[in-house]
Amino acid sequence: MDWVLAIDKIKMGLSRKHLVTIFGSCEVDYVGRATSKLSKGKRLVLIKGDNSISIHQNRLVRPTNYMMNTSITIESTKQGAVLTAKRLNPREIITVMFDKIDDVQSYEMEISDDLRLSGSERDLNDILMEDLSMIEPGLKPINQQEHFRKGIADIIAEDKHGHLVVIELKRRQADYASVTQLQRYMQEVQSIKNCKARGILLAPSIRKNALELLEKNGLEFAKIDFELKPSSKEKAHIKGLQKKQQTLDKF
Amino acid sequence: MDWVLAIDKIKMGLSRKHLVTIFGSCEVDYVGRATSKLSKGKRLVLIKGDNSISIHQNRLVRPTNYMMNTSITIESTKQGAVLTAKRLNPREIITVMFDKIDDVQSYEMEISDDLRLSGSERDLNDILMEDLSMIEPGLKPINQQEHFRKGIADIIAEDKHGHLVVIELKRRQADYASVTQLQRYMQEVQSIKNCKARGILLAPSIRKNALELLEKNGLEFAKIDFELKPSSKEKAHIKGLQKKQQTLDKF
DNA sequence: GCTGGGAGAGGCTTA
DNA sequence: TAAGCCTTTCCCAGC
Repeated sequence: MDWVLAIDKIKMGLSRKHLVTIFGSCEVDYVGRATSKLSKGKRLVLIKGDNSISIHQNRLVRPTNYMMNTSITIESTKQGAVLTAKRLNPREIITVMFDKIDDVQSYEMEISDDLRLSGSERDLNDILMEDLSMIEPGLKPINQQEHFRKGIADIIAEDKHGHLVVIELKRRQADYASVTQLQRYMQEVQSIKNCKARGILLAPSIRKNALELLEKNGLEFAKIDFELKPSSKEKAHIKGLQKKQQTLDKF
Repeated sequence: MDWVLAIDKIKMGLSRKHLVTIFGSCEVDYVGRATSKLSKGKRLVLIKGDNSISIHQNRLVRPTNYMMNTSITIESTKQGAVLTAKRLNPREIITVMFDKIDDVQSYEMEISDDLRLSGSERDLNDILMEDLSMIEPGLKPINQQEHFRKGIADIIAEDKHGHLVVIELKRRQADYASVTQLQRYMQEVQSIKNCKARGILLAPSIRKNALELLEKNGLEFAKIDFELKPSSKEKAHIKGLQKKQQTLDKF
């Protein structure tokens, strides 16, 4: 592809906030929060209307290099063309040195967020808030996303004996970090409210070692099964709950 | 663009393991680890030679939907064309319903990975293993990446008094998780070797609350400064180290 | 608007 | 295959 034509088309796309794709042979340097160097090869460069850029090889979802909120320039050089994406704070720079540009496309698109309706952790949280009795009869929600000094507890509830229950919800397999997270909230709740509290980790599964740690700390695990509805108008549906440990009536 | 032509071009690209881009108007459904639905809009679909797919809007580096290791099919329908990407384990499916395809490109590219990143934690770890005296005079490395039942300690060393030192290295700001990670290793080391040990968290900075927790547990923080070399042939260079807390000669 | 704390999600690596 | 963990993150609250 002709250099002048290619560069013109890119500049035009940038100024119009189009989504621009550039396919060609290039080297890529990155200096910033880390550094990287990509030797010469064929790549796809994607530039979006919000001035984000990503450089793709022919494998993996994630780009090899990327940057948000950049200011992008492109100019011709002796060898071909060089595209530069810079930002300050943190200071970083991507340099793409093209020795050949095979193709440039410029697509007009809205720069708006796609509306995405989903069955995320937030959804599950909302559903659970409406009815905690699935976890355990008599369990009543008190607060959701309660901010403590050391983090945000997913759900605070009260059991039938009037004891505080801290619930940490995970959409995927719970691990060490999940357990220690819950522990931190427990400590803070207990010191603030000055009373003992129960802690429940709610997740589809838990790693064996994490479960050991959990139980050693007197916390409980409850398995949550939910099915996802293809139609996003409905929220996810929670299929069932199963306590690994029976409720400890130890108060 | 003509439907037959578009679909043919896509199928051809897929069979040849090209990087394929499709620009058009579509709805997107995703069911799997979460669910989501995108209403009709213009999008760019990226399919790579390793059967990964991502769907992009005109902002943000991250795609709105994506999947790895998929099996992809495309076929014409009454309304236009539908592209399906499926995988098992975890079972998930993306359905892209096109009502218009504006453009299809198919680029031949190697399916190789050639990014060299410098300044990774692995790099720093290697450099430190060669000389721990920067952290503290007389500190001698014993082992690197030592596997315990509950995790992998970055560096095990011995101080001038012959006491075991567990070092956890972070290339970015240390947080709660970093501290609890170190704590776990400490507990295990001490129970295995049946002796008291010191623990040092080594990072460019640490969050205030995390530092509190660290100190409350009798662990130490040391600040590490490193500079990144633009050329990835060289490793990152460690500029300096500074103990926040003086060495506790408490043994 | 910027900043900093907190939490999530993909992908690599080793057992 | 599973567990552990790292990362050029992202969001949200607070200033």
